[in-house]
Amino acid sequence: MEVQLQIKMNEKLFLRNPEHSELGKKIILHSINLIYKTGFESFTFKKLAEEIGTTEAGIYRYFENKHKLLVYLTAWYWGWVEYQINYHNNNIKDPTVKLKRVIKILATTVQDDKQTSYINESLLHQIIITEGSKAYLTKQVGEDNKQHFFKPYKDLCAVIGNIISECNPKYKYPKSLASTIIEIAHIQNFFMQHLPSLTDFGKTKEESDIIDFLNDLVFTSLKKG
Amino acid sequence: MEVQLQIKMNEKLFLRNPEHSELGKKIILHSINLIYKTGFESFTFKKLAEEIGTTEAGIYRYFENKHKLLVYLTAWYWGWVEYQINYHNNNIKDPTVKLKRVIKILATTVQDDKQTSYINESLLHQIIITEGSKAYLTKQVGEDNKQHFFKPYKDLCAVIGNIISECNPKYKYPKSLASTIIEIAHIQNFFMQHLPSLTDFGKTKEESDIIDFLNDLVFTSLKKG
DNA sequence: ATCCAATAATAGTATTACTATCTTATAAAA
DNA sequence: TTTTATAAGATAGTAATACTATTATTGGAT
Repeated sequence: MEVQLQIKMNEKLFLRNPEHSELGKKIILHSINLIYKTGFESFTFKKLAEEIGTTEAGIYRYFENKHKLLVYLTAWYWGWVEYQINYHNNNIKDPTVKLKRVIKILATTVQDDKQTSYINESLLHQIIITEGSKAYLTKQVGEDNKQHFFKPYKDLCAVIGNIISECNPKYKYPKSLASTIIEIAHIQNFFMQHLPSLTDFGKTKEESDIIDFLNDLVFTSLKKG
Repeated sequence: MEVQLQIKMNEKLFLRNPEHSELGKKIILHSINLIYKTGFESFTFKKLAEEIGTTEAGIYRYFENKHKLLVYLTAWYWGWVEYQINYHNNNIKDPTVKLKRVIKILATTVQDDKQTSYINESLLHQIIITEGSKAYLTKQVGEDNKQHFFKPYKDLCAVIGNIISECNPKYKYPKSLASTIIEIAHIQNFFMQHLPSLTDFGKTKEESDIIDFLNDLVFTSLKKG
């Protein structure tokens, strides 16, 4: 049986739903490849159009601008991560086990998921590490937030915050700790790759070290006392 | 007695030293104002030139492009923060007290420092919260790093890492914890201001809450056990 | 056969991110 | 005092970016 996984996307992120056409899917597929290759700053719709073999105007029929496309990709990614977490924590009762799995999922470079044909999760994960925060570190963050562009991120954060509260109902900062885990999983990964002296993982460059660090950080904080 | 504080800057960050001329100082002063007002994405040298009352070409004689200018501002900022930390921790012996002060300095919006006439530290602090990570979240991070553009950030991280190791010599992740404190102090501040549901400080919006959170996170992790 | 939506083809504009050149003001060196 | 170097101002120009608009073509549903 082949199952296709669909993440429900905010309609305001696009002008035309890229999931509903071949060109749309190509835009998603190739934008991930191209942003991965060139970085978000030098990524343009013109280059993307050339890569796909369509025209600039063709892309603009789907996305207003490259910022919206980045927000779309990050929203999709966080929705997908939340799905992964719910899937892997299904039927697990012990909140500590759940939180450990969350940390592992957040800090691990994923395999390409065959359930989503036109999205390479492995590349997308790398993009989110480097470019993800640029989706909200803008002057428009307030307006974008009003349009619920960051809902998937917030939902994920709420899910993790709830698991934290299950681990220790008296812990005072479940939401801040949740967003801290998410951000630090990515930042430490970026530092490990590019500025290793900012981490303790410069020699090994192993994701498992980041997981160990986060587990230590989180579970000593949550020890009831 | 009036003392002027000078942060020694990497010469490769500029074409002409902005500290050595009136126009140069104006470029720094007004770039902070303008980036604060419009955000880094819509900040251009043309707008900056208009604000100052000079020409675009005039700015280009000092900085190759706006990325270098941003790296310059962040490098200056981290150098200044390290100076603040050394100044406030002078003669303190207890590493726990030192680390508490570090956290406070990192998480507190500073007053404009009169020792630096043409830099508004308060605005600069806000800029670094929103734009600071864009200095290294680029494709060129490797080359920029080779030219030592991030040395002030790394030095600061090393200083904090050493204090952490003084607090608990057996703690396994002093550098990662140091970079985590630095990043989270800013990220939680940004979230508190713009995406409060990602934090536990949405109601109060007090920096002191971020300090409490960081103290809790750091000192439970460093408890010897 | 016709209608409609998606796409392709083409053109055009304002702004951005520069580079180049020439002139003027000024201040130190000869 | 004259020369000369340096910073800054004035002006122009270019390639790329970030769009918008219009018209034509195609392929599938009714």
